[in-house]
Amino acid sequence: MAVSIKDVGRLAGVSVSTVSRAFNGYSDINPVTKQRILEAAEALGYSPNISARNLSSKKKQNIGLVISGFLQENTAQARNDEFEFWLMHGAYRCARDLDLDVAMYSIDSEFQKKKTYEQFCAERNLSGTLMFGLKITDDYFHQLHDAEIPCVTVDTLVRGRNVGCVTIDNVLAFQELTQYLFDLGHRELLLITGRKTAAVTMERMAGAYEAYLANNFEFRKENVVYCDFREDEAYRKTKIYLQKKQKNGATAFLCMSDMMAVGVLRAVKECGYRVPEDFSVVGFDGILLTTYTEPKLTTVDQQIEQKGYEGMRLLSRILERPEEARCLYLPHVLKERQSTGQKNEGGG
Amino acid sequence: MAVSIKDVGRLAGVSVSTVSRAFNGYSDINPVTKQRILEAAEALGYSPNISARNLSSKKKQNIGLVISGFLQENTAQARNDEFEFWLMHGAYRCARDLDLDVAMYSIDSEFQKKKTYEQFCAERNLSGTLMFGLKITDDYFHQLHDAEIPCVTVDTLVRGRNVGCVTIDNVLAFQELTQYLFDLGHRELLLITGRKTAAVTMERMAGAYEAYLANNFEFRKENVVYCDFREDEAYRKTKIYLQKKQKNGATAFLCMSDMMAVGVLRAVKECGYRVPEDFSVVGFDGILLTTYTEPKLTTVDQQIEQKGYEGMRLLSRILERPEEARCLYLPHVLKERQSTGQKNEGGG
DNA sequence: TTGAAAGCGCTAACAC
DNA sequence: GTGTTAGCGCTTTCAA
Repeated sequence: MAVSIKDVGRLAGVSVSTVSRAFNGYSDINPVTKQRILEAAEALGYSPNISARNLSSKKKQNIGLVISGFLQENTAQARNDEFEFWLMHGAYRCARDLDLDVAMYSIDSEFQKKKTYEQFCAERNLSGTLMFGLKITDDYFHQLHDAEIPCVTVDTLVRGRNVGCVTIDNVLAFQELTQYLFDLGHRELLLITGRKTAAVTMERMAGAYEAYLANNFEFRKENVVYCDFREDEAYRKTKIYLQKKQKNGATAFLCMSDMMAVGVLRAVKECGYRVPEDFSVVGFDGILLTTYTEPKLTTVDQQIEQKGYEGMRLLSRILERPEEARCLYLPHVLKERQSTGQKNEGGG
Repeated sequence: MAVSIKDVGRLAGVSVSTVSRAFNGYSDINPVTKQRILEAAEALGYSPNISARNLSSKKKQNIGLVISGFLQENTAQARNDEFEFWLMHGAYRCARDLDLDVAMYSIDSEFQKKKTYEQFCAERNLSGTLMFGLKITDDYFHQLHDAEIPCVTVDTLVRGRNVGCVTIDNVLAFQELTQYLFDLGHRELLLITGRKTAAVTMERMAGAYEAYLANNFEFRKENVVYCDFREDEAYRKTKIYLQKKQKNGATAFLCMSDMMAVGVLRAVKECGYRVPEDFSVVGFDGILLTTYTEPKLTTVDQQIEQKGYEGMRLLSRILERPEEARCLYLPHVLKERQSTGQKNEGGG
């Protein structure tokens, strides 16, 4: 049993309540007594028991940074790890600026079946959460709707009294990206999608569709390749596509993530084609890796770190005043680099 | 005030202790009663108060994943982010396999001056920690020595009753890497180091030195460039070096991190030289990025994810039996790729 | 300015 | 099998 408030009181010759006062910044205490208590505590190596404190007065604000699906795929090639990393980074940076105590937890879909969102929070004494990677098929997606404990979701739109969201306008961003390829003269695009259960996948799909509509081009189903945000899958499917169609199919690859664009790049090169001379490739996210590929990838920069930061900031506001709950649409930036070019006449 | 054990007891028509029994998997309880209690709890939306539980019986094991210096540099180019990411990944994966509850915290050197290690743990109810990124100049580095709460450090060797370490044999690994360059015929190497306060920097330096010694080559101080693990700094200093020495200096760049090797690669290319024809470049870590550079980087793979996993596993063993505290040296693998080649006769 | 005492919600003896 | 009760360490009235 560690040293408690009682021990400190005994050594300082005061009662427990006086010790408590000394430790909680109350003014109605003799500075001399306070000093004596602090010294006694120091000597004993005392530090307050957080459980006891929480039990008798639930003041402390604990914030949970909850990542859903962190361990989903465990091979390096498979993941868009940078994305999650910078989200965390932004969130922790904001927490430091605002002096909030945040703890990160990894949960998966299976875990969500065992514990409800509120139970999860209660057990960890969380007063609010910032949630990444929540899928629309996840249990918490539905539970959040009428949860008491505030939550801010990143990239998953959830309605709810105490829920806020930060995201970008995926529809608009993807429409712009598609239009960018059209403007370069490309008419047949191969759309490489993310996981179907991801909300962003559907939104970006809608954006592409709108661009087709606005240009009176035909959106053909056979030009959609369903993937999973993964590099290797995009690589594999692109290779199959190229071996079959060669230069008689799409002239540009429109990817819903940078990692997939990297996979496409790899496939195109391995098939003996050049980017952007033979094919254009665009990604989405704006991860660092896109500046190290050859050629450098054209992409939409989501400013991921900022997203994490703003998510945490929004949460802290909601924690203070629940009516602050809202959806924040952050800006995105098209980064035009070297993987895109005017459609080659020789191309299909 | 949320619903408590009392409310459940009242609704189920039993006493609080019976409810407690029902929730803690005791056998001496009537299955029928138990069922009734569980239903009452369900109806009331009850979930146990973790603080109260911790207060009356300190069973729950909470593990902290503590990252020191997570927010140190906040520009994307600057960081070796992948390294931290995969360490986290491995740690959380192990936690899932072992059914441990882990929470990640970000602390920096400044924070360590405000709270001692034991205070930090006490306030968060941590029974053990896995610590990344601890510098030898950090306060916790010293406090760990005689801390009561077990800790496993990654890549920082700390002696202490309740402290374990996981790392690789940095001296040996770097000696091998240096020898590999010697074997290719390189005689003059430029050593690009990490941050001086990082323990690994000194260890790898020693490894390089041993290789020089074993070959009876002269280790010259002017062939050491002190950097900070950062891509941009390595890039900058390499560029300066090349502009001055051109091909009359080192023929190979020996980097203490992959990110720096990537920066060197960029500098070499920008100066109009080819890798590996004009210069060889090697990195260290084995991050994913090294397989996407052109040419692919030769490096020492630390198997970072595994390191995180083993760190967590060691911690869980120490938590059960403190005498398990030890230092684990994990294997490393030299990945020979395309950024290294036989020393060109034309080279300096 | 300080102390006494009543809880906060739960667990774990100990009775029955 | 179940109830009674004494804490766990702390905060917070209420008195003094």
